[in-house]
Amino acid sequence: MNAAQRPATPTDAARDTPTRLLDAAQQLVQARGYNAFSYKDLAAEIGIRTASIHYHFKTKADLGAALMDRYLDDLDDALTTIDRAGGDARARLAAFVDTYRLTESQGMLCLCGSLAADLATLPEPVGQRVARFLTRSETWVRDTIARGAAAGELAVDGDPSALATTLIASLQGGLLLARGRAPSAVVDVVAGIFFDRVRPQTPSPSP
Amino acid sequence: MNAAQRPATPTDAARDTPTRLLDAAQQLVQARGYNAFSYKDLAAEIGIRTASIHYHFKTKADLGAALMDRYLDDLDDALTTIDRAGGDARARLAAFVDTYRLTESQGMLCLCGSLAADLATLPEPVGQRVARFLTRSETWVRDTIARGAAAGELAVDGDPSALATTLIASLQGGLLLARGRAPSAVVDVVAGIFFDRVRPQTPSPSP
DNA sequence: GTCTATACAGCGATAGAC
DNA sequence: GTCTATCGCTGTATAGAC
Repeated sequence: MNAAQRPATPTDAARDTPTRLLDAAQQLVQARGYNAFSYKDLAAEIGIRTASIHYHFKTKADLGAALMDRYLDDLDDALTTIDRAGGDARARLAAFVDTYRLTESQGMLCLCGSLAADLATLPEPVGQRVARFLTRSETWVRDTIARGAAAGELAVDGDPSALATTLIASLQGGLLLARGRAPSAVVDVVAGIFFDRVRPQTPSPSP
Repeated sequence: MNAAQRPATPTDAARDTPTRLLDAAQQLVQARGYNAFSYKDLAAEIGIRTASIHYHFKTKADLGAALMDRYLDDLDDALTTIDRAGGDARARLAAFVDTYRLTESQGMLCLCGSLAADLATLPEPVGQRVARFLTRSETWVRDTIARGAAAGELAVDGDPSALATTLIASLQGGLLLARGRAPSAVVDVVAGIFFDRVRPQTPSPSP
């Protein structure tokens, strides 16, 4: 769900300009926030002029919406890949948590978390997509917990919906706390607390 | 730890200009972020000109540092008040969680959480104070849990330090998720999950 | 598709009158 | 302590040549 995790990354020169713009913009938003990056930064990064960017993305709002559209697609791809890998519920949840580790190690926020912080100042279409990303993540975690419990794979201690909300909140908040700490320290910690409540089901000893 | 919770709030006109500036700036940062508010917004809010603001805070970096200094003092006051109120560990932790509820109901972030999102673009003195706030909060929660356990007030399920990090992360992240939801929904949820692991100690039945 | 040139609003900040 | 006036810079965005 991050640029670095996206499959099949061609060399810089091989990617087309819109893709290179989205990659650079995503990196900048995750590192600095929506209101702290400019077309000038973007232009410097990929080696064209600011006016040329407007040819690909007419306004900054359009660029922001395209960024979130791609990020939503990346989320869907990541969740589909996890579901198809065929592990049990706990392995799927662990794979989900793993997607946050690279982001933490780079001292960045989730694109969506960064934009959520700037929500009040975002163009409306961008804000809607941010909400959609959070809902979709939360729903997937909740359903994965609930299905794992129903399938007898998971001993769940608490309400799946509340656990899902808390996991997403603690991961997003964890990235906020992580900067200036040892890499992966915070994701590890909050994931540890989460997985204490979502344990592998011990097969009941046969009587 | 928010302006609205600060004791003894005089009427608007009675507060001096630096205080009114800090109040307005804090509200703007919590609602919109550090890079999305300007001296012009501030000037409009309190009815003076932007040039006059520079008399009280020479630069925006100075204003930001003063903002965090006051916020750190407010945190210390809040924690001292909680500690002096004399409740048990669980009541103290509940009082700490409560300080996040008003912020959530206003659709805002914690001042520190908002600034943490913009960390890479902050003047260094401001960033240092943000880190200090997070460390101080986490330390207090950790120590309150550990002391509660040592005093036999609390049955703690997990490592106090990990529980403290997770509580702060889930509260900060919770505020990020909360906008556009029912007030207090997210803080309630993450606090519920937390307090499941920090339970009142049941006195052991006498044998 | 990228360029130069430019428009125009916004920003933080300063000088100096009152 | 607040004002007017102004500076230099950066922001997004557009027009039109190539």
